[in-house]
Amino acid sequence: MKKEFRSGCPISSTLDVVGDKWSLLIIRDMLLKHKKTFKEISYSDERIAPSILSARLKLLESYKLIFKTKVPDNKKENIYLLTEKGIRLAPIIIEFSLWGNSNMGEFNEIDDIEGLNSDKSYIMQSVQDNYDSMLLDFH
Amino acid sequence: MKKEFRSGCPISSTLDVVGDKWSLLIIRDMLLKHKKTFKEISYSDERIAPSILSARLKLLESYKLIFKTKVPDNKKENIYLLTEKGIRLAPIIIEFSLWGNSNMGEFNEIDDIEGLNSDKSYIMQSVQDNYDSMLLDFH
DNA sequence: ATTTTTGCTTTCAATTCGATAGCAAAAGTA
DNA sequence: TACTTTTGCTATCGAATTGAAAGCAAAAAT
Repeated sequence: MKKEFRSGCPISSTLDVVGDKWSLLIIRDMLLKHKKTFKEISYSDERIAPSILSARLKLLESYKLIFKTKVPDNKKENIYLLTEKGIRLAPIIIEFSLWGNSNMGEFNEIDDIEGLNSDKSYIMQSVQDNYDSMLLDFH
Repeated sequence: MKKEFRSGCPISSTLDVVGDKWSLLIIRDMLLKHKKTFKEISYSDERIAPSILSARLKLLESYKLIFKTKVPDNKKENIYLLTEKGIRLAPIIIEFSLWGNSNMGEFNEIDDIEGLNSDKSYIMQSVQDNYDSMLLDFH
C-alpha cells in the first residue's frame, strides 16, 4: 500500500502523498463542499471512478488525512471526515484555486468559486473553521 | 501533447497542469535553487529520469510556465527559466513545504529547508523577488 | 583528431489508470 | 415478507503512463 518516499524534502514528501490527479480533488470536496460519503464524493464534475476513489480513500486514511466513521442510524453508509492533518491542507487547496484562476484562463474556461478570491489568510482560516464546526456534529 | 481539462474548477485545472509527481519538483529546483540547465535539474535528490524530465519541460513550456533560451557563448546548452506564471507558483511550493514539515514527520524523516519556515507572506515574496533579480542577468 | 559533455530520444517492461461490470449487505418499499 | 433499490465497494482488463537503461548526434573541451 504505502510507497517509499523519494527523499527527505518536505515538498517531495507532500507530493508523494497527495501529488496525484485525484487526492486533492477529494479533499477539496470534503473541505469546501463538506462531502462525507463515498456516493457524494463520486458525483463531482470530474467523475472519479469508484476503483480509484476506493484506493485513494484507503491511502488518505493510511496517512491519517481522513478517518472513517458511521452514523448510528445507518449501518451501511461510511462517513469520511478530515483529520486535523487533512484540514490543514486548506492553504494548499486555496493556493491551487488562486493560481488556477489567475493563470489558466488562457487554456481553459475557469469557474468562479464563490468567496475564494478575497483576502487569502482570512479565507484559509474560515474554511478550516467552517469544517471544524461541521465536525462538531460528529463529536 | 496537451490533455483535456477535466472541468472548469480552478483547483482541478491547476492539477491538470502541475498535478503529477515531478513538475512541482522541477519548479522547486528552478525557483529555490535557481537551476537552469537540463543537467542541473537532472541532479536532484529524487533523480528524475531524462525521458521524464524532457517530457515535463516540454509540457511546462507549452503551458508557458517556463521558457527556453541560450547564452551567447554556448550553442549547446539550453537555459530554462521560469515565466511570471511559473514564478507565481511560489506560494503553492511553499505551502507544500510547510505542510510537509508539519505533517509528514510521522512517516518520513523530513529535511529542514533553510529559511522556508519563517513568516509565510514574507518568504513567498522574497523567493519570487530573488528569482526576479536573477532573471535580470538574462535580460 | 579524439574524447567528453550535453540534451535529449528510443526502447521496452512494469506499473498504474480507469471504464465497466459485478456483487454482497443493508435499507427502502409493497 | 418478498422484492427492489441503494451503497460501498471489488474484480477485470485493455490502455496509458512511468521510468531505467541504452543510444546518439551535435557541440565543446582537450
